[in-house]
Amino acid sequence: MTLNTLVDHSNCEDCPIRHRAVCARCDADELVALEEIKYYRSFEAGQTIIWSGDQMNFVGSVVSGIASLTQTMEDGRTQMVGLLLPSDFVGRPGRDSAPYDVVATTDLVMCCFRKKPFEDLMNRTPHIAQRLLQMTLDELDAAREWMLVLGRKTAREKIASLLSIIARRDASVSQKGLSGPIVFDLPLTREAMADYLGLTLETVSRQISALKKDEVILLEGKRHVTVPDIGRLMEEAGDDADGGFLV
Amino acid sequence: MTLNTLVDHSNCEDCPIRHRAVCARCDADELVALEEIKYYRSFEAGQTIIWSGDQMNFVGSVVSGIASLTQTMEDGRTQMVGLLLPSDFVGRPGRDSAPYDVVATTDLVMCCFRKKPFEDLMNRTPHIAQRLLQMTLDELDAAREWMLVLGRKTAREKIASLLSIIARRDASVSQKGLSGPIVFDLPLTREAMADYLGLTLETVSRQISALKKDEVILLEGKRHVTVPDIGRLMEEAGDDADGGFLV
DNA sequence: AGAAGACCTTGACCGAGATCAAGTGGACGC
DNA sequence: GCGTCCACTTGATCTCGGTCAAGGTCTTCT
Repeated sequence: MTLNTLVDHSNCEDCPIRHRAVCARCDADELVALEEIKYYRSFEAGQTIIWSGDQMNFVGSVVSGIASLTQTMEDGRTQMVGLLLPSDFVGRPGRDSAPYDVVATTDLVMCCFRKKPFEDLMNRTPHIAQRLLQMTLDELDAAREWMLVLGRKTAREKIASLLSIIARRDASVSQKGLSGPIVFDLPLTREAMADYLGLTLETVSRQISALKKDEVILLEGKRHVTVPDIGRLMEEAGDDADGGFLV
Repeated sequence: MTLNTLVDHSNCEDCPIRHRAVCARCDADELVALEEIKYYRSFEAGQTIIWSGDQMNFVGSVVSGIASLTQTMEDGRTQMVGLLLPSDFVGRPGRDSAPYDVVATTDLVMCCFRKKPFEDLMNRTPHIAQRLLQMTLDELDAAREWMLVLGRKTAREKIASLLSIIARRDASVSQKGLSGPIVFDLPLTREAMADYLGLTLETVSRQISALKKDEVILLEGKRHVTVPDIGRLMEEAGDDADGGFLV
């Protein structure tokens, strides 16, 4: 079932990421130009979308699903360096080999553009370049936020940080607000979480069990999480309930 | 001596960072426009340039010296999330409060622009926006490279990574190439290195002593470093002498 | 239904790096 | 010349998280 999931959102106006993706600021004309060069691709969970070092001949936006950016050392140690959610941009205008692996964490649909035509269009369309700059600056903030997590937080705080980010994003998507309990499914395996947090999967498992025992979270099965009090979770994360980033 | 170090590079053409900073792609006309709104500011080592959370009313480029971006948790744990070298850009068009402290690590000169006029100029001048996008993407790569260091490397590898980055940058500035020995002065205290690497200053000290004992580096005093073989150092860093990033 | 294979949990032990503490060496002011 | 301060070094000990190992649970395939 490699390609049979192909969706045809041929109409950008109805696109679920219309107002958040790289095209967010485009007007009707610009959208038409993008529409002419776009195409959709689907990937299965686990599939590698781009290999580190490869020639990248396309760029694009995540429409649905989750992808991860991963760096690997020769001896196999790996670190996830980014989590791509719907509307996030993949690829890099002006560079042609990829600096890290891009892997589909769940089944995934992307809205792609061949690189050259996209670059040309971007040079003619300030709205695209502006939006891309904005998105890149946001990603840079998120990456730096994550450096604090990796460099200075304890294992428990790391787990709480990750859960809190996912919980808040979910609350923002489902428009539920942060007052009541938040319920969601973990989109990552324990191993993927470990790779993201700079931990081992055993430590991830232990800390999740500990947070559950302390009733900071409730677990149903291995993936279904309820956060009764997001403030409490954020305290555990070491982010004193101020802000941080709503991805 | 707060302001008496004021330099007057009133002429952009002679500016040492002319070809690397945000203005790199500007033509003569655009340079004139920038020249009209720019001004220089000097900072002493240790001085905080921008406090996290503050209103930022200017942006600018580092002309000389080194600054660091730092995040701090309520209990005092701190993590450096960026190192700003000459030509690097400070500030964020389109956002008005700073997400982290910016501190002068050494004496520092910046070429500043008030934020509003700069944003206006940027909207009229694609060359500036393009260059800024490029620089931001490079910073994002560097941040992600650093996430691998923070998340997965041992203390020894972390130190070697930092030394290797500084050594290679120095070699590239002084045009010496990577074949012979590289000599430089550490621009950071042991504590600043610890904050950058997610370690304690004691561990930094111990690992530097260890690298010295193993003759990966030579030390004269506490700051003056000679790297006899950069390849060896990069092996110690876990970056098998391929590439990584030349900042 | 039973086997196989992901994915996850839990336990026992160990070690890298943190923490606590004492000491060194050079720069600077008096 | 001498005390003081700061950056750094070195040692002793402790602890968090890694490593190794055994089992559990759920899904899928036969």
